[in-house]
Amino acid sequence: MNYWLMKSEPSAFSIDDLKEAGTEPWDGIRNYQARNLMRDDMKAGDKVLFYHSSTDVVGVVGTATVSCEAYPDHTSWDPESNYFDPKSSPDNVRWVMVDITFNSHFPEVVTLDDMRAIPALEDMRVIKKGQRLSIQPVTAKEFKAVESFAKKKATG
DNA sequence: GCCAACGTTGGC
DNA sequence: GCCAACGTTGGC
Repeated sequence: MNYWLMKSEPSAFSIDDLKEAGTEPWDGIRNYQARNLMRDDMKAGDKVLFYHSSTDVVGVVGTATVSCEAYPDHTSWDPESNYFDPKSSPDNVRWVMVDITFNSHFPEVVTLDDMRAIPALEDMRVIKKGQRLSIQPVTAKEFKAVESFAKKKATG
């Protein structure tokens, strides 16, 4: 099983939105590195740290599960979509997406500053400067460290 | 709103 | 295939 961190701007799609939806297609990824990770390495059952970016308190707000393998992102050939890419078509699929299923909403955000202070997370990409990739692989150890920190923070 | 990082585009 | 210009991301 693999582990991931996936970024979302809560003004566009938040952990609460995911909780309400239950399962949601992760559409609109238009970066080749992120696409390749989804296409080649993501499998149903993989675990996801759900990260809020570009907001007051940035950090991991909960967890989710990858609920199916990558499949074509149809928004890429929809001219009405914000994610339209004229170079993509049903016959020549350029972009893919996976489905994400809600798993947990942390009582308190594990903030970027929190993560910087956790020794087990010192190699995590997200705490490094200029790391903009919206889908990042994380290790099992890192995933568990974030989860257990969230639990510790909630209980005081 | 600033700006560093960095991916993409396009001229050559 | 190089590389400057440009656009986007995202923390601050």
